[in-house]
Amino acid sequence: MKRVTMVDVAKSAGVSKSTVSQYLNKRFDYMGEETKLRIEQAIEKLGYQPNIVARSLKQKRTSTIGVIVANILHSFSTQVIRAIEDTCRDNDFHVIVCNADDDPVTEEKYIQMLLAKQVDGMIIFPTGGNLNLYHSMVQRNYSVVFVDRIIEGVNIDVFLLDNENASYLAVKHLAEHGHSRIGIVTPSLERKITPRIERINGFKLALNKFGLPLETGYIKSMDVDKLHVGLKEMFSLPVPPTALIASNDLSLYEVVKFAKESGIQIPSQLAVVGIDNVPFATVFEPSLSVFAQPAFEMGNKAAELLLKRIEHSDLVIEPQIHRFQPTLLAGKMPKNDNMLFF
Amino acid sequence: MKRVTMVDVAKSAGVSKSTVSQYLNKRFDYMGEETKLRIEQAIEKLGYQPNIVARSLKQKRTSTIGVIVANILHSFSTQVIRAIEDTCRDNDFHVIVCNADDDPVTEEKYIQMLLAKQVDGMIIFPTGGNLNLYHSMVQRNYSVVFVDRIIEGVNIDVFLLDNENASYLAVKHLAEHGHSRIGIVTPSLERKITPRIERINGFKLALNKFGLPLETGYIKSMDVDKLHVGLKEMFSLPVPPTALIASNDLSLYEVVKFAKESGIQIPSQLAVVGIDNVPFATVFEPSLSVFAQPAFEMGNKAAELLLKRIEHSDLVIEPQIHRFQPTLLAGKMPKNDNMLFF
DNA sequence: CTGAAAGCGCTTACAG
DNA sequence: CTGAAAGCGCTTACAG
Repeated sequence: MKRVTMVDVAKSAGVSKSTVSQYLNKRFDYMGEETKLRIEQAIEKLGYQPNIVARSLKQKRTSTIGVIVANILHSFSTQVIRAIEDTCRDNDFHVIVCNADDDPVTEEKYIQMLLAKQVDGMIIFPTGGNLNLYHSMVQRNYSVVFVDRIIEGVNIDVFLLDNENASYLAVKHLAEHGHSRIGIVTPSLERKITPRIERINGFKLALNKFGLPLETGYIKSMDVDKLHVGLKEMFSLPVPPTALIASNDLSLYEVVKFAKESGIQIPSQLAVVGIDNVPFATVFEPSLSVFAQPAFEMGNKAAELLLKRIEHSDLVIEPQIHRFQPTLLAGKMPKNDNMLFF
Repeated sequence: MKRVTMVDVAKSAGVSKSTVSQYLNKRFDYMGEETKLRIEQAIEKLGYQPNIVARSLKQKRTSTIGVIVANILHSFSTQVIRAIEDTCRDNDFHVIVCNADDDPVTEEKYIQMLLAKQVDGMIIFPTGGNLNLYHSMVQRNYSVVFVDRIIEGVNIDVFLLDNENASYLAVKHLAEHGHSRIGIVTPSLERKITPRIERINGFKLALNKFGLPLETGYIKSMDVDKLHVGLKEMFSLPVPPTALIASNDLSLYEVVKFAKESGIQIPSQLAVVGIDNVPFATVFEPSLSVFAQPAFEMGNKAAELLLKRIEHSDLVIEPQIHRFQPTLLAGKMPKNDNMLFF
């Protein structure tokens, strides 16, 4: 199966390949109607399809962007990818999706491969482990945009949740339902991942604002697969919390699993609020309240800005931090009466 | 920022670009140690990165595959993509992900774009609406593999669940828990989508096998956003079912939502079994039993076969239907005593 | 209004 | 052991 190329079309239409190229690029300014028709028919007859690889080589642009997510299995990532995909499609761009698995080495490998593939820009959920690479991209004026995580000292746009406010709203939600003993669980803070840090800070600030006590025993940050140990400790305390904030989907999962295994009823014995995108959360019992990230909006906006930077690489747009507000998806949660007992 | 090319490296190393190319492709057969070193240093010094677009044009292969899913928001799709991604990475292939949104027009557009981009092969969750295109790909001996759906008369490998058996196992599971009045809900069957058809057929066969009655009122197939109407009808019957099978994640969602809104307790008043991949399902109350598809295995196998077809396009491998068995993720489900009352 | 020519950055026989 | 040359399939000034 020999591929049909432009010369075949040119021959068949009795014109030069320059003219075919003009036709394909819709530079009709001076093209005769009859020429147009002949080319059109030749293309039709031969089933010609332009070779974008050749075009890309010549034009030095591929109309493709790369997306490197930390983990595609998070709903949030999936939704962001979906939104990016949609925006790119509307602009005739393609998307290469890569999974860094939160590993800097994998991330680096992917960035290098994407650069070698000459993608016109990238949207990255950065691991934070490749500072030199990030810097060199900035320096070369390469189009990049970050999502979800701020990397200190790297001058690149970031699209992320107003995490502190999400925590504030979560605490407020619980406080309004009569809870004063509120705990939080988050994945490990060791790697200084922005949303985790900001959510726990926001949590502390909010407790303070509401005049609620900060019990160190009510705060657990550790690798998700060890979270059940921390939860066990927390609920072995003489006075355990009556409410818990799960700082992302995986910790929420651990909380619900732990409660189920320990016979703790949600929400009657323990109120739970999650921060993250958890499909299904609101229809299940226990009704969970979830502050979701506006993933689609974030993805759209990130893609739009990236495409704008690509189109107008001359234009200087000072990178910013773009914050988004969470939305409450509330399950039903009864007022807490326990506090009457203490 | 001028990009560094092979000639720059060649000049800097004092060799010809052919030699640099040999070096990059690790054809060291006859290369002098000293030449090797000089090239290595030149690459290092200039920060040279090969341009894969140029290489692809020359080699007529891009080391990239396209994946077109029906809808990336299904967990099953996400998991399959993830598995494909992993397999491709191990083989230095890249993945372009596209969302057809179950729309044949979008699907066609994507297939054309991917072909124009010269991807070496595709993995498609086919809409079924582009028979001519599918056929032309087969005819051109282009490497394609389908997932999830069989398209009659198109000779392409398909990787999918043993859907009939999944239904059989679901019925069995319910029958063993004492249920005899079992219903099923599925998305619309209008478009003859394989898993839906097979799951409902399997359901009917299984009922028969277990000597259970087939109540037409217990079967609802309609667009997911109208399923609550069907459910209302079903539960207004004089004798409603005691158990329900949801044939995919979205219908499961509708069932749980409906039960919650109608005050029907799961699982005490209604046992529910889902067929599909629903993260979180088993830790929530109501405990749902779910027969999940081995998405990772399916994705891996599909990718492996596609890559094999790409590498050995001369080799004739007769396309097959590859079936996979579901896995039960069981929540707790009490024995049904209601049947004693009828 | 259309064509000849150069060139994008590689790879690959082939010659020496 | 290494280099000169042709070519992958396009686009784009430029000439006419």
